[in-house]
Formats: sequence, structure tokens, C-alpha cells
Amino acid sequence: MILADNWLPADGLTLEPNALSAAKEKVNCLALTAGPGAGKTEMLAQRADFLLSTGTCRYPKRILAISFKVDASKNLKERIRRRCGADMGSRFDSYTFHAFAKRIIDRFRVVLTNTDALDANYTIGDKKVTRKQIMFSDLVPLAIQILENSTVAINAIRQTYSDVFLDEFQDCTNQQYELIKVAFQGTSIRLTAVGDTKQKIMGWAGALDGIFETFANDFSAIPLNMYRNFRSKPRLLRLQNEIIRVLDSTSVMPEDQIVGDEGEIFSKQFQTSQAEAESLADMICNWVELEKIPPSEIAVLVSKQLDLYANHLMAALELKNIPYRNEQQMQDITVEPAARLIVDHLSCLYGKREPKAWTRLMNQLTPFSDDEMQSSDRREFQYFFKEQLKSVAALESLGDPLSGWWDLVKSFLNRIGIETLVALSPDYESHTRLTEVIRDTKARIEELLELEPELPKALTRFVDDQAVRILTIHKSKGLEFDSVIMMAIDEEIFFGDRDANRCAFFVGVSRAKRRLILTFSNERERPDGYKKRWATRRTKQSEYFSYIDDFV
DNA sequence: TTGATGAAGTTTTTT
DNA sequence: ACTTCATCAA
Repeated sequence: MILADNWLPADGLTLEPNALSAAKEKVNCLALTAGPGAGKTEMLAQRADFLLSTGTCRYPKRILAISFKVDASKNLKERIRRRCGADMGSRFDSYTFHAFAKRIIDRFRVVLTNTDALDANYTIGDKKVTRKQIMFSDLVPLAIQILENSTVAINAIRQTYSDVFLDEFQDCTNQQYELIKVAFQGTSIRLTAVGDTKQKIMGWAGALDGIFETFANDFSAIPLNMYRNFRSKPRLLRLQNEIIRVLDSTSVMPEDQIVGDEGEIFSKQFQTSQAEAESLADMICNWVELEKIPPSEIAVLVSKQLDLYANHLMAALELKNIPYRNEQQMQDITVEPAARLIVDHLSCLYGKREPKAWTRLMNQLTPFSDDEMQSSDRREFQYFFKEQLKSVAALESLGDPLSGWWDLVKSFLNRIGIETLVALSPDYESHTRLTEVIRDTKARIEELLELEPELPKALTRFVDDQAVRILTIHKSKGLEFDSVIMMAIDEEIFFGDRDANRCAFFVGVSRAKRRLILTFSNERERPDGYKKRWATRRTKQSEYFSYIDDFV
């Protein structure tokens, strides 16, 4: 146990003054705003270390962290394990809003009565079925209802936690804030809310306006701001500062801390969207081949309707054989364990030598190889697999090696059995999810075979992360890249609320660590399949270009 | 069937 | 801003 006064940031890190005082706050709630790249996750990790190692969060009390995305929630948990160690880190719970609500529902389900009553084996789906099924949107309201009606439930929550962390708080919706208030308002539990109002781009989806001020009032929280940005090169920081001046003049970064001239910013204007696409593909090709930038460090950001705006670019990249990933249509099938299993199986069948895939496959199917039963299982599976190899060879001799690949997968899945598959992930307990993943995996491999007729190469693409990212600005939130291209910066695509759009533009700009490119085209031809197909004149978004003029 | 008119969607996460 | 879809009148 360390005395609070003697505590120093873990792993020898230094924090800026406001981050340090936030990390060491012992009594009050905190409303901590911080720009992009300020180290919000790090600050929370250090605060967790302070609370746990000084006993400010007194054993056996725990810390609860609530995020929006599963990824963010996992990252936070992982960072805290790194800073606090596995032992103290075990007193840190990290959930998404939905996961947190579902835990409350699962534990205190009996509190729900009448039309809201639920069976123990309820599911979450896309329509409400009395007692059997609820929808995602029901999770938070039902959790609120439980906490409002059951002193047992609310006391259980309040007695478990001494501290609550709220990440990306600028995106908090009415319902989510209601849950926080019902659970923690008027108690001595310390809440630490972290976020950036300049990056509030979910307003149209219900994120509350002025949530930091509301929170500061409701919870008597101390408002603090972190000013530094450790992500971007100085040139990019100065550009960000120009936009921050308009968005929120109180959180402009101190100029004297921005030293040097590193970083690269420029804009390009084109007559047609085709010319824009070809020029960008050339540029990306140079970055990858001459500058040796990893493709995954390059991102192309589009405000919205990515398939319409980036279709020429994707075709141009295709032509140059530059791997890219359209993050809009990838439902993250690549990280599904069942998909991985199928890909490993096919790699072993059709690949030349795939020792890694084989090892993964065997470990998934028979994790304990020294066990006698298991090793006989393994031999039986090897015999089965050899038979499959023979059928591949037979089809090959007929000159049609690929014809039966999905049949082989099906018989493989039947061989290993439904129980093995369900054990891969808790998601698969509902078999509908499992069949969905299997169906999507088949569809994705077929899609890749269109681009790359050789199956082993198509499979490499399936798992390959070495691809240029093409995504909407909204999807890019929280990510960072060496080089960022923001294309189609025109009035027409940034319709609607001016302030919200400026925030979106800021989010895009602040994803870049070293290099930022803006493009605009006078004409934009719509892709095939649209009824009206004449070229459309576009209007330059002059405000956004004006920010970068000084830096080109 | 065609044209006129108006509404709605576009940007998203979640077990 | 621009497209698509639904609805109604001709």
C-alpha cells in the first residue's frame, strides 16, 4: 500500500498537470475534457493505478468503467492490466453500456413484471416477444427500471463500486445518462467522465448536448481540460488549433508547446472524380512502394455514402493491386473464431504448406494433446483430413479443383460437430448467430475469389490486415494513421448542421499523425446502378479548405 | 404509365 | 444536397 502523497505515475510516465491532478483526485467527481491524442486512456489507467495502489478505492471495492464500443472497453481493461498488474487489475470491471445493462438484467430479472417480465433463457433480437425476446434498445431502459424498483439491486451496485469511469462521454445519450444518474447520483461514489465535445459527432443519434456541463452540475464534478496532443506532428497540431479556435476557443493548445516544422499538409483539386481517384491511387502506390509506409497506416476518409464516393478510388486501387479494406461492408467477420476455423481448414486443404494454420486448427479441435483420449481423437481427425485431401486431389485431376470447396467445409463442420463450434464463442450459443457467421464467411470467400481466383491467395486476403483503410469519418473515431486522405470535401456531402459537420471534419483531420491530404472534384459522376447518371457539379467546402491554406 | 409532390434517408453501437 | 420511395391525380 502506497500513501496517496507518495504516489507517482506508473511505469515512469509523466502526465501534464491537469491529468496528474485528475489521476490523484480523492473526493470529487471529475468532468475531464481532452482533445484528440491527449492520452485519455492513459490518464484513466493511471487513475486506476492511483485508486487501487493507495487504497483510495478500498478493498474489496472495485472500479467500474463504461464505454460504448467493445474494442474501447477491451483496450481500457488491457491498459489497466499493464499499468496496475494482473493482481490489482482484477478489481477493475470494464463493460460497454449494453453489457453493463445486461448484467443488471440477468442478475435481477425477477424484478421485471407484467409486460416486461422475462424468461431466464431470453434472447436479444430485432423484435420484442413477450417473456422470450427483447431488443438492444430495451437493455438500458430495463436496467433503469430494475434499479428504480429494487433497493436490493441498487444497493448491490452501489456497494460493489467506489469509482466509475465514463469513456467517450460526449456521446452519452439521454437513456444512458439516466442509467448513470439512477445508479450513482447522490452517493459518495466518485465518477470520472472523460471525452471531447469537439469530437461530438453522434448528435443525430441522440448524444446529449452540453452533457459535460449537465454532469458537472448534477454530480458537483470538477471540470478539467487536458491541452496536449501527443499524436500529431507540429504542423498538424497548428492546423488542429485553427479548427479548435472555432469549435471551442477555451481548449486551444498552448502555441509555445508546439515546436518544429514536421508534418505534411496539402490539398488537391480535380475536374472529375475519375481524375481524383487515379491521382489518389498513384499517390497511395508511391507511399506504399517508395516510402514503404505500411498500407494499414494509410486511411481514406469520406463523410458518408462511401460506396458512392469512393467507388472510383477502389476500382483504381484494384487496378494497381493495392490491397484495401472497405470498413463499411466488413462486419468484422475476419475476427470471428468460426470464420478463422474455416479459413484455417481451407488453408490446410488447398495451401502448399501451412504449418501455422494446421497448429491453430489442431489446438482448436483438441486443446490437450497429451491426454490419451484426445490424441486418439487427433489421429482420427488426421485420417478424416487425409480423405479430404484425396478428394481435393481427385477434383484437381479433373481440372476443377475449386468446385467442391464448400462441400468439404460442410463435411468438416459436421465432422467436428456443433458442440465444438458453439464452444468457440459465447455468441454461438444462439445457433442463429453461428449459422450467420458461417454463411457470411462463405459469402466473403466467394467475393474474394471473384478478385483472386486462386483460393490460397484469396484466403490470405481474408485474414490480411495489410490493407489501406477506406472508411467514413464516423468509423474513424478513436483511430490514428500516419497518412490520412480526406476526399470529396464538398458542400453537398456535408449537408445539415454546420457545427456537427465541423466536428466531423475535426475528427477526420485529427486522425493524421504526420500527413494530411484534402481533395475536391468539380464534377462527380454517380456509379452505375443509379437511375440518374449525369455528372453533377460540386461546390467546394471553402471553410474547410481555408483552414489548411496557411499550411500548404 | 407518367409526372408532381412530399417525406425520409444519408453518418452507428450494442449480448 | 441529392436520391429514392410512397402517394395521388391525370
